[in-house]
Amino acid sequence: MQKITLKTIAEKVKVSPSTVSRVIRNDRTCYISKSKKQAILEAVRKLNYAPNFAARNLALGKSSNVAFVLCRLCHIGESGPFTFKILENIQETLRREGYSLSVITIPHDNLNGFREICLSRKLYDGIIFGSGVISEETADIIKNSEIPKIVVDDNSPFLENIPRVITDKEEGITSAISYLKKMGHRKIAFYGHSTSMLELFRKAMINNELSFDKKLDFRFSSGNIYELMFDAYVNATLVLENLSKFTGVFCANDFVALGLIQRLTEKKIKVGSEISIIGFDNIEELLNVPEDERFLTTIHKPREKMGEETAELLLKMMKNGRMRNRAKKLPCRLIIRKSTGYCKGGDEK
Amino acid sequence: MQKITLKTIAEKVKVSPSTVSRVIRNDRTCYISKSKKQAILEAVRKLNYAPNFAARNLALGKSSNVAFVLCRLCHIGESGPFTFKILENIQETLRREGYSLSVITIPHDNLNGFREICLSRKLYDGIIFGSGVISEETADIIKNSEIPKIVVDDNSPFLENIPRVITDKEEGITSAISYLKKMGHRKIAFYGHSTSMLELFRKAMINNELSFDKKLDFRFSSGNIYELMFDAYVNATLVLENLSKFTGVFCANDFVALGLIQRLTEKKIKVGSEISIIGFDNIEELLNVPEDERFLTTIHKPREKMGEETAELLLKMMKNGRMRNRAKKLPCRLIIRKSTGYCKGGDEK
DNA sequence: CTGTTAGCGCGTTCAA
DNA sequence: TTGAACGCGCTAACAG
Repeated sequence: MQKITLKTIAEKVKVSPSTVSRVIRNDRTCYISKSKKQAILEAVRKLNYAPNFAARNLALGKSSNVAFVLCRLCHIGESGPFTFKILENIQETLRREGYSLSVITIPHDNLNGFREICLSRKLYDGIIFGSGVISEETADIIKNSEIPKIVVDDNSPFLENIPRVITDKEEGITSAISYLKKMGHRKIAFYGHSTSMLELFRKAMINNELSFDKKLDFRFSSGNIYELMFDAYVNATLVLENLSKFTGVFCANDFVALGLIQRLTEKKIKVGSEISIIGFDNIEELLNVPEDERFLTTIHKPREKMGEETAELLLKMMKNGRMRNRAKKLPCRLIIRKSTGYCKGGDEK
Repeated sequence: MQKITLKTIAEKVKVSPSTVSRVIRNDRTCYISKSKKQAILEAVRKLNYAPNFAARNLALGKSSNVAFVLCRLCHIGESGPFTFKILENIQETLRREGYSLSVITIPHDNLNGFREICLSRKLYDGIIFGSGVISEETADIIKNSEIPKIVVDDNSPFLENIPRVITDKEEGITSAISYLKKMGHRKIAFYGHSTSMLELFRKAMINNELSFDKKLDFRFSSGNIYELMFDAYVNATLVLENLSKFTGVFCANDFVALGLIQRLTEKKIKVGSEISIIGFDNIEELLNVPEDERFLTTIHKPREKMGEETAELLLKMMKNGRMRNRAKKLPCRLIIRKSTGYCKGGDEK
């Protein structure tokens, strides 16, 4: 089978390869006569021509390839649909600009390999770092590389000085607490497993001038995300035993909230009226629960937007060779559903 | 910053670029004098040289890129650590041969795009199809493409005639049932959500000349893998209410088994002595549970091996242009842990 | 054992 | 508005 190249098209239409190239690339700097342009596009379609990317990249001196780096591939599985929503949008945004995305891992037992493969070689035009625990040593390698890079949805201390796209969780949680306060709630408990979320909750309570009673915080340790909902269900006794002490519960994430709600419902406690529950992540949307069946009031993290922003910032950096923004913080959005309502036995405002 | 190319090295060592190329590629067809080889490798190291892949690919007429295709990226998240174990091994095997792997999705709203991007263009040298639901239309596109391709861990009816690497689940389950039978169990229930697993269980019972009592099968519908363990815990009443009817339970997968065990343990039923439970997937290993803490007797699916085999078969096909094996079926392995034991009140053998 | 040479297919001058 | 010519960096065939 004969290879279809620019030359093939050129010969067929009786123009030069460069003219064909200009048409293919939609080159704005020089105008091509309508008739030739039509003929070329026609031939391209007919012969099913597609450019050779290796040749194009060689000529342009780039790889048209971007790396998405994680510590372990499994990590992406553990964070479930979260990371994927971001990844999908990064991929799509890059694709539109002719870049492909490779998901790779940091080989913890071979940091030199990582250095060579990802950073010094021209295998990738840019690198995106996903969330995950990275060592200080790895971070040093990353920082010292010349390649355009960006961090998404992560707050590793070691990657501090690299441009990043993150969300304003504190503001999101503060608005959630503010909403509960407006609904008459004063005593709000934290239920979950994450110390970082607990800290954000504490700040949000302070931001709302509500007292943060440590006695209302429940924690448990969970090995992985798969067991989270389950753990929340099992540990719900912690909530049940203290029901008189609060009217609202802020859960570290939606899985935790769903597990808790299940247990409360079994105990005939009406979530939404007798007690208000807020989660974090808008997991019902990610899990494709039909819109009218979604129940949980939650804080939506703009993952699509994060993906797009990340890709766009990186594209700019790859074009200009300089970083634009130190950190782009995207707002979270409170989504009010049926798991919250007016506080019946609560304090007045 | 000056670009380091073959030529740079060649000039520095005072040899020709092709000699350098031969050393870099470790070309077995021609021997290079020790002294020159040493000098070249030394210079490569010092100047931190790395080959330009675009140039290499252009010269070789290939992309050195393989696609791993899924319907949606989220799918990989939903199947959790399962697919990743395979993916990691595919990636590693391909990497050793100089190929990189791109994880891509089938854009369900743009099949022509899929056709063009993945199949007719030379963007990928080969394609690996992961598990997931694909339409007949998509399958047709795939079948009609010239590109070397392989299916892994999937049994879509539409991709029937494409080479594949799968596991022999039936044989695995049969050996599990056989083991239970040897331990004195005669009445074994199926607990789970998957009709395909139920069918395999049925066959395995028949293979072991055990009667398959439909009354012992429990099912529930689950939206996604995250809720599976939880669902299994909640639905365990189905098992509890019928305890007298069986001595062993085969669970559709390990998450289901773990949820069930949790509930049984709460009810003071001793798993392993009073009742035997077998799962499927060896999830405790995937979740990095320490070896001595693993409890569940399960059927191990050789994911590492599947990844390697898949990559190796594809590499062969890319080299020879022909498919070698229609279907490679890898054996599963029964792993006996503490959740199973002798049947105390069971029939004699 | 090693160097010379001729492409791989495309983008981009520079002329016309 | 278009074409000719060169080069991107590498591999492979051929010649020594």
